[in-house]
Amino acid sequence: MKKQKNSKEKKNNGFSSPRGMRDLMDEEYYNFQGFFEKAQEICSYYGFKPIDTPILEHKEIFTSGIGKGTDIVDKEMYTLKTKGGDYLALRPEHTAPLMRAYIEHGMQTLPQPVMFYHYGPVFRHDKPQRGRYRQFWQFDLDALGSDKSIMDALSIKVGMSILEEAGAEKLSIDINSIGDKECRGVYIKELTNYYRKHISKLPVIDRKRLKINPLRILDSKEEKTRIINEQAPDSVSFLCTSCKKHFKEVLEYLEEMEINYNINKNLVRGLSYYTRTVFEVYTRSEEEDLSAASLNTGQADKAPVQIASGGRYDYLARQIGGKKDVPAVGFSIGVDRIVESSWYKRLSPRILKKPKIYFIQLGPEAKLKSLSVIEILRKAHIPIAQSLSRDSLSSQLAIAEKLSIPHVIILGVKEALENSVIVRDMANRSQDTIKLNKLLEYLKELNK
RNA sequence: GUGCCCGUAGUUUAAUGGUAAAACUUCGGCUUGUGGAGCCGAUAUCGAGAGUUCAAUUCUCUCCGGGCACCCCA
Repeated sequence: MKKQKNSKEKKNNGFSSPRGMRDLMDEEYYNFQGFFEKAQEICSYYGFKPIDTPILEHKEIFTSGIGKGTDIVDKEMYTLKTKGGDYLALRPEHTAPLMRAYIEHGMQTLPQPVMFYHYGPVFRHDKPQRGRYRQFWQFDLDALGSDKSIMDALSIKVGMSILEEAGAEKLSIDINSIGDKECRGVYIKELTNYYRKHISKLPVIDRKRLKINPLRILDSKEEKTRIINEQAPDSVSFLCTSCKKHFKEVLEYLEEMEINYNINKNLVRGLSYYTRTVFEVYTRSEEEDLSAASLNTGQADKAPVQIASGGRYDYLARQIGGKKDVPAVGFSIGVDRIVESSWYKRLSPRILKKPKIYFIQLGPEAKLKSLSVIEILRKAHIPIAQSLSRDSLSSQLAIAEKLSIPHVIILGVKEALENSVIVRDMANRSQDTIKLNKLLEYLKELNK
């Protein structure tokens, strides 16, 4: 262990980002930022409020919240010991920290439900692939403090709207209900019994799962298990009266909102805090699938990409140490997978303004004054582009041309001395000399 | 975590058992008060380390990183 660590440091000289973690910049950064702005706008409209929690939490928040027996906790969590001796973990998801914040700040006393949106990097020590990173971004929206089915529906609706606004096509949502403490226990017992009967045919992995988390056997990819699963008892038929009603209502809301869903009886989710409603959202892009398929195996479609998921987690509060249960439901979106998709709309952040003026300076006297002239334009909210490091007029004009900016301002030595600038129309190559104190007025006219 | 493929300038690619070629980009120089210009020049410890060899970027191994399929998930 120690040996490896040393050789690692030596070998890459520390000159690369850690595996599965990358630098976001320029276009890609804006793609993320644009998405977050749009998602926030939609959430705000529906009454969700912002919250930002620490990237590190006490480890127990996750071990007891998400639960042992889940891959996230058992294999994928980044943990560390502080100098004070506490065990912290980089958050592998947003839900448990959000619930911790709710309890810590006594939000039970606020009008319920309390609705939050929450986004930022999360960390899982998984083997990286495209669309799967060790540091990735999730956008979550959650309604805490209500067990009403309309909150499930609202969360799903808002989440789906965000995905649609981002350009997602062919969305499909798989949904299921795994019951509450009344019926879930009965169901798990029944399911366990069923698997015990067939234990001789179960693969080793699934025998292990039977001990730790039998629900997970349901979405096993093992061929043998799949066959056994066909006859397995399904959670929906074990739902108690209130859970049945709740699930039925959720589905009614979805129908009313014309959200296509597919009831997937094997859908149980990898996190053990879920109760009642669970769902996963998939999308596929046929172009990507076709090209990738023909290049590699020549086989048909790749698996559809899961871009969002969530569900209800009515008992999470108590699992992480709350005194009372807090019924809650949430929807979480994998932002990296959206931003990388061919269908992504490349939502542009609001701070990015398309420049209508290109600023050119010529000669040392002009360069000296250029920053103050630009500051005048900035304060007047006129977006410009410039390349102050350039000296030659033609190269600056060339850049303006390249960026297809309609007008340029030229500040030469002569103009600098006379407190004026030249405004040139790139389309017809006409230009006017304008006094600096008249400049804003002149530009205003131009934009009419 | 398992299996397979991959790794040459910032990018895309080339060649080779004798320390690497080109295009584009970038930067610098010359020229240049008016439209993507031109010319000159610079930039690679061939992902890292070890081994085989007189000699390795080229062969072998390990590691690092990327991709694909599992696992799992967003």
